[in-house]
Amino acid sequence: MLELAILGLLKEQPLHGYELKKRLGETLGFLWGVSYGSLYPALRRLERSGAIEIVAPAPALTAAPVPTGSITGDRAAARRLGANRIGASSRRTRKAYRITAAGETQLVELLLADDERYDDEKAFALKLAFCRHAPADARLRFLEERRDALRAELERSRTGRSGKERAPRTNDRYVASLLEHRARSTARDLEWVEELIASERDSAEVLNQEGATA
Amino acid sequence: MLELAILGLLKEQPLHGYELKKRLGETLGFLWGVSYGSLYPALRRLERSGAIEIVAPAPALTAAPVPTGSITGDRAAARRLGANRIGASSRRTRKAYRITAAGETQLVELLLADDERYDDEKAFALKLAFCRHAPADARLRFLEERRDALRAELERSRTGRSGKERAPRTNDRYVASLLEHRARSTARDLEWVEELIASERDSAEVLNQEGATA
DNA sequence: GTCATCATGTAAGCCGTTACATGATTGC
DNA sequence: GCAATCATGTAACGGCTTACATGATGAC
Repeated sequence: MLELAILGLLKEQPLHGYELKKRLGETLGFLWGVSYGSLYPALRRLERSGAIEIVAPAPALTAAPVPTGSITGDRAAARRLGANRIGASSRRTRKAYRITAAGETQLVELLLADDERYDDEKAFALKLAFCRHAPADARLRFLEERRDALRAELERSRTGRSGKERAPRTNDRYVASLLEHRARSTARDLEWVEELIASERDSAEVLNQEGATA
Repeated sequence: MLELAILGLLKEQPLHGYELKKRLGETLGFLWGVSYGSLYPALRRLERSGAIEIVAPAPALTAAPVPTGSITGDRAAARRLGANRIGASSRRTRKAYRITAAGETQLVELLLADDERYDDEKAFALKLAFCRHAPADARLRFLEERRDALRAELERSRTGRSGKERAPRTNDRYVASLLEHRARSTARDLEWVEELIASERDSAEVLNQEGATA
């Protein structure tokens, strides 16, 4: 999940770890709070696996004092880069990362993978926040899978648990209220996802028409 | 959280690990799926801390072939107990646990503790499922705390993030939809909790009147 | 006597956390 | 020169998971 978030943010623009954490905090803050202790190791893992790569610190400045195609260098390299102060950009110890082609492939895979082992709802929210980076058909499938999962869950909440057991066999009013509230929530989540799917299909149609007339 | 669930179930009746896992699965299955790998160590921890204790396997049978006040014995003891087949109850290797007075105290503490480090919503659901075991005033405070947290969250979702930043600064329609849906969900959660609080106050009133007339 | 189920446990691993350590840059 | 912030990292731990190992009991 962390890797998905990282790749999603890097898809938009190269960033270094510190900045990445800030963005994660401000745009996904309502469902995410990454710490350096997991962020930096994750960045290293992604770099080793080839999903991201280090770039020269100042991506916007086209002054390009040193083109620096691929720095595989470690900290020492970064320091050296800082030592000769040619570029207008400051901050020399930081390492900016850029997503690679392999990384973009992995991003789409992560969007479609159903993890288990991770909270369903959070995972969906996180993926949704980055699904614009996936091709339209993958996005549609992603939404439909969520819809199906919600339908199944709703069905389960109606018939009692897991097919075999009838009714949760509790007479506690708190549990009863909780169950009821959850069922309503699930129903609303389902409606929402169905709306997302509908508007997704509308967009697809528009694109198809454009393609046909072109 | 696991410990809360264990104590909550044991508050109703003594159970052994295997059965405990089944109950956890069938009554809390919609938000919980404990594995043996965490359950048994948790039971041992709780036993060592004195929150629960081992009891003779057959609690309902009053035949009482061996009164067995406090078995602190380990597996060997359990086996010996099985070796002399006096009792009508089968299944001799299993260890049934019962909650102690200290454990009941801890249960209430866990219901009121706000953990951080754990998903808010799940934690609340889990606590709600067992809050009937807490005294009425603690229960009310617990609900009010949740209400306040939801109010704060709703406020945050209206004014943009964390006070300082204005608006999540994203123009993506998926993120926008997500934000909107979450805000609606939070509002509904809040209404729900407020209803729970109201009905809690009603119950309290009834009790007070009964007390007054008595 | 063997198979399904009941029952308890250990080991390794995952995915994150907090706390700690270190250093560069900037503003004053 | 000193503090605040920017920036990167490591170590230890937490709480859970899966996979594995073991064995008793009951049904057939």
